[in-house]
Amino acid sequence: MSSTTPLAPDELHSSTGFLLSMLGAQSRRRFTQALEQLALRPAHYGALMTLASSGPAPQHQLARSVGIDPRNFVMTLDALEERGWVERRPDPQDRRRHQVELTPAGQALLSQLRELGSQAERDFLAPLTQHEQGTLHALLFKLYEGAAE
Amino acid sequence: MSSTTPLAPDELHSSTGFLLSMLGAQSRRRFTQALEQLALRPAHYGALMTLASSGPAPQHQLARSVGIDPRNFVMTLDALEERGWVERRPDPQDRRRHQVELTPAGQALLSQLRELGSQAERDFLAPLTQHEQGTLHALLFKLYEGAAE
DNA sequence: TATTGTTATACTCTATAACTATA
DNA sequence: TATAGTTATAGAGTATAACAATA
Repeated sequence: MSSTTPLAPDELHSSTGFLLSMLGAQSRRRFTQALEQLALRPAHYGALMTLASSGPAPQHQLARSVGIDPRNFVMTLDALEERGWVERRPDPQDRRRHQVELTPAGQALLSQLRELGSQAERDFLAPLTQHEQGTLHALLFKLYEGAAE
Repeated sequence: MSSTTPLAPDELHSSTGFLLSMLGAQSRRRFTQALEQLALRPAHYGALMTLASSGPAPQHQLARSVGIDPRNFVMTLDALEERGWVERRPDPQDRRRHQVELTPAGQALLSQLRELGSQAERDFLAPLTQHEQGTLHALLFKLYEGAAE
């Protein structure tokens, strides 16, 4: 057996959890590389895209939707605010809260982000047919919603 | 809209790459917790299970199969060797190589590992039917094999 | 008393660079 | 010149603890 023999499916690779963990990391790595051209990280992308969908929102809600601990989300928002893409505004209803919203510059960035994200996703999912991609997304979404964490 | 409204499927959550990344991290976290009772980390588990499937193998091949950089795999193997579960033996054919193999103590550990792994996986995949779990695994496996990295 | 946002800190995983010994 | 293994180190992501302001 030569050293370049492809690894046969073994016990580890028959684990769905292992495959999820590997592919999740790989997907994230690829996406991180694609975002480098805009000097952004996945957390930045997530915050901007969530704001685009949900409109202005308090920090903790944004953080939850992006899947980041609110404590680790502070510096992410700092960076976006420094670059003029989001603004934190005091919430008159609850003065503890900061309503975060996209600036016009942030809005203008969205189309680039969408193009970049969808291209990275197309590349990554290329080994699957269109139909398989749809099935995969539906299953992952069901799992994501059903997982209590 | 109250603040406890579940997040509607938005642009970010309609991305398969995002879901993969989130679920991969979540799967890994859950599995890490389950392994704590044996004072093991996922990398240790991966190495032992791969050895169980493949038999003795050089370090770099093991590392690749587990999905870990060979440089970061050294300390993982050190820990397993210290605890008496694997042995590094010089390869007479190529004296640069170390053949890694399970010790009898390592063999004896396998059934516990399998039970722990399959239970964690059952819990994590519980939101899906058996049939859906099978479909998901097949799609992930195809993607895993097809991804060039 | 609980929640929102913040800072500081530590730990794990991953990545980069440089080295040795062998091939 | 390339490969197998090793060591040291730095970075990003994530987690814990403690705090101020407000509810």
